[in-house]
Amino acid sequence: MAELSSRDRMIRSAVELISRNGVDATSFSEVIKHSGAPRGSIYHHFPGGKTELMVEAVRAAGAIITRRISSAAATGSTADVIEAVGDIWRLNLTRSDFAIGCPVIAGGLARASEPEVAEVSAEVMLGWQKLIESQLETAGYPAAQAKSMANLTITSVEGAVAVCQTTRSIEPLEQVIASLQGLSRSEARSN
Amino acid sequence: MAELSSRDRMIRSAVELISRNGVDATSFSEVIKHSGAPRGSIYHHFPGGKTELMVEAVRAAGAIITRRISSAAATGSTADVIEAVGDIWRLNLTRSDFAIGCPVIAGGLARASEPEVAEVSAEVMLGWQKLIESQLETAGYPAAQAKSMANLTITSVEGAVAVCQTTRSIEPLEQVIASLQGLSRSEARSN
DNA sequence: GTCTATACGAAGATAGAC
DNA sequence: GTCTATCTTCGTATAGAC
Repeated sequence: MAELSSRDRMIRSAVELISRNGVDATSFSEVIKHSGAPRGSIYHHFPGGKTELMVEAVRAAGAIITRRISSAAATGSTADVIEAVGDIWRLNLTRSDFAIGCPVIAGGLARASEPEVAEVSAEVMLGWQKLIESQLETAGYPAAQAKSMANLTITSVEGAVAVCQTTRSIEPLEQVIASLQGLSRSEARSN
Repeated sequence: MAELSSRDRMIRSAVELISRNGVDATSFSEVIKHSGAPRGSIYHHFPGGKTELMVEAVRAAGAIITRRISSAAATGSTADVIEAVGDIWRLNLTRSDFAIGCPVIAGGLARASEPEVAEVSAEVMLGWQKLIESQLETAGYPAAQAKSMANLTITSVEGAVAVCQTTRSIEPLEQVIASLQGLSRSEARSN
């Protein structure tokens, strides 16, 4: 197991802090403290300043989730994809006492102060949409239904994560996963 | 039409700024500038400081939305409730070039820095859940389905608003509204 | 109710030594 | 690659005059 570079440790910490507190509320000082990286090398590693660090963090976080969805889509059924996204957020929420949310949405909501970060979030999300859409089409959904179901999956799960954080309950997510599972079964039957 | 008091103008501006930039990124100075309210009276009107202003803003914003849902639920069908929440966010998103999101979710996501505000957001959301649940039960849904469908409505719409802001497209919301409408029709048939 | 002045801390960013 | 020092701006909050 190779040691992570200072740069990578900073990105990793930024991902966690963004997931917890959002982009605007994540400062260099906190990233330094959390990562244990040296103060003096911030602008050496990230000449673009905070924006560059945040962009890298959202890109890295998005890639991890994309990979999870992708491997579930490759080997499994629609139910496996839904279960995979459910697992990601169930774990993050319960392990963090509902403090950790989706860093990609956090990036998207920071458009006013960090438009470049929001743009990365948009790209990542469109990637998720296409990925799930393809899986559904492979599973036999007509194009229009695949699009609609992929959209409902992404929006309801993202919304559920935020509602879980707000109400400090895992129920909204569990119910959404159950609804999506049920829906995927009945839509599969009707085609 | 009575003039709004300084206090009310500050709350009204805070609602808009929270909806655009989130709780953490909304400062007193911006609220003052936006509302035109006098600088010197902030702590006269809000002895509890920023926290008190934010609490009042989320409470006020939540009440407005609750009223809209409530009147749609009282006079109409399930389809009307879904259409009502769709109308609220379609208008806010398109009129603001996707800058305005849900202030109640914004409050909920600020739990780390403003726990009292998040608590108000949680109460407001539980109110929405109960409200929509009751409407669905009145429309003939069994309790479990009503709960599940109300949850899917809230989470998917909240998620759609955030995804629309991120991708700068109204499509995610339109698709969600269409999905929910379709779902309410088919579930109504199956009961 | 509203004003000014002020205290204090934290933020992002840059310069220059090592 | 990493350090310290410093600049500037902005945030919340308080005190005391009017």
